[in-house]
Amino acid sequence: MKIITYNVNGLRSALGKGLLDWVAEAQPDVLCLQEIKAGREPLDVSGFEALGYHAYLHPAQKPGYSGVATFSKLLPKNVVVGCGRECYDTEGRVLRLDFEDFSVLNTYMPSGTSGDERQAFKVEWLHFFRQYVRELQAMLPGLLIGGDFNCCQQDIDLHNPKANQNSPGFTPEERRWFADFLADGYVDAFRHHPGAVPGHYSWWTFRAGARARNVGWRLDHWLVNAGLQPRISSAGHLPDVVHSDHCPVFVELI
Amino acid sequence: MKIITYNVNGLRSALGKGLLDWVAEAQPDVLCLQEIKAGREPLDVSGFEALGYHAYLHPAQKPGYSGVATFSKLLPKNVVVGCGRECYDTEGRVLRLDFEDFSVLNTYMPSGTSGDERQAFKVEWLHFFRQYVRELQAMLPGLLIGGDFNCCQQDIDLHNPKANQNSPGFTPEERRWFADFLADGYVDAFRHHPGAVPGHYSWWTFRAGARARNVGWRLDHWLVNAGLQPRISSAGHLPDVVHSDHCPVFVELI
DNA sequence: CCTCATATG
DNA sequence: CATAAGAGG
Repeated sequence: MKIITYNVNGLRSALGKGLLDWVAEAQPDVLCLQEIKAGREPLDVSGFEALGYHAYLHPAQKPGYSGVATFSKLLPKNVVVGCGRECYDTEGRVLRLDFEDFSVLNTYMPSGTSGDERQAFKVEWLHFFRQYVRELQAMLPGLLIGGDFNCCQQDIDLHNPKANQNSPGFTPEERRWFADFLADGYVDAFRHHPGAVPGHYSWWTFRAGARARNVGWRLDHWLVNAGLQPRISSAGHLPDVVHSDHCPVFVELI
Repeated sequence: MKIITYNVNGLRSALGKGLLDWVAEAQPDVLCLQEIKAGREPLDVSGFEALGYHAYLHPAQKPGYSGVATFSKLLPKNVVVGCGRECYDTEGRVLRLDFEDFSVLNTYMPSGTSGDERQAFKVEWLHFFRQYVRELQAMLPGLLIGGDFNCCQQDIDLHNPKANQNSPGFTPEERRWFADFLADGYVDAFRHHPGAVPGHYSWWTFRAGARARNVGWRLDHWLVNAGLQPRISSAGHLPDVVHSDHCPVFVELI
């Protein structure tokens, strides 16, 4: 069972760059996309359906902004769109699919790079999300949380930790949040396997050839609740897949 | 003496498509551009200066909108930016260069295609402009008015006159205005020479391959005051020059 | 350095 | 069907 998260930086743009050809080849069982940037018209998901996927969308209210989508080969037994808090749900940030013995929570966490106000909004979200997941976890047999977290925890998670001590995504507050979140009973699938390998990132700025020089950040994650940990057979990045400034990040379950 | 008017639909875009190479080859003595669409930063005119032109700009206040520019090999003895009426001058629509024995008035007339309000604004402009030119004409030895008039007069001036009886640019009101303007003592240089030849247009919509099928309108003109008429040696369009949805329109004076 | 929406043509 | 600004990243 292969489950992939991918911030596509505009689904229409990614489709134009051959996203569906890659999906057909990669054959994920569940595919979680972020930043679909749906417009006023509903997105065309017929290409995914033709590949055998059920499609679930949670666009933002604002056209061209944010939004998540999950595509699944298996029919989920339940789908939950949004988290029930309006200030987040208008931005299309969470979408949950419940299967028989686990759930996949697709999430696009706010970015703080556009200023203090959005960084504050992001930190509020992080605390909300942690509490929200604590409540979910009590109700669900197993939980995989995948998406663009817009933050990371350790020096090894970004190319230049020294220069980014106070950058949004790597502030002490966010790093502590990440550790606390894991302490609630989650493993970071990539650090579980392959482990503490440096130079594995999931996002690179478009500027200055950062991706070619692998000057990146590991912002996209699979956090898997401890009970499911024995079922993780592999996890990794697909940095050669290029439809976006992010790359796909996968986890495989037995 | 070759004088050219050209709606470039964004000067930066046109420069990117090789406008300067064409200027270097065409060697106009005076070049009137419309829809320069200047941004917040001043436009870079060094390429024109390197070709020996004096540069005069009248951008709109709103970034990326409207605006005219005139480039001249001869140093004008006087330059007048705008027409003195604020509602037009904020939109960068007129720029006059006075030479020894004639003046070149570069003008970008409003478009009415975006709705009734702008069509009404355009008609007000047309009446203002006619009166404005009457006053100028009394003060100037000779006058060439060139630019994107966003209107035309006769059935021969557009590919589909029947279907456009009430389209902005060919309303009865605008056609009458054009006839009245000429009656004030101007010749339409293109109708003076080559004359009543059909299928010569200066603008084609970007849609549906209109230019390839020559489904166009003659919206760009040189109107020359009657006293200068004997000096017109030729006039014409350059439809093979493609940096814009318009083509350059020239007049040559002896 | 990208994508997207919007204004304007 | 284009250009360009602007928001957001």
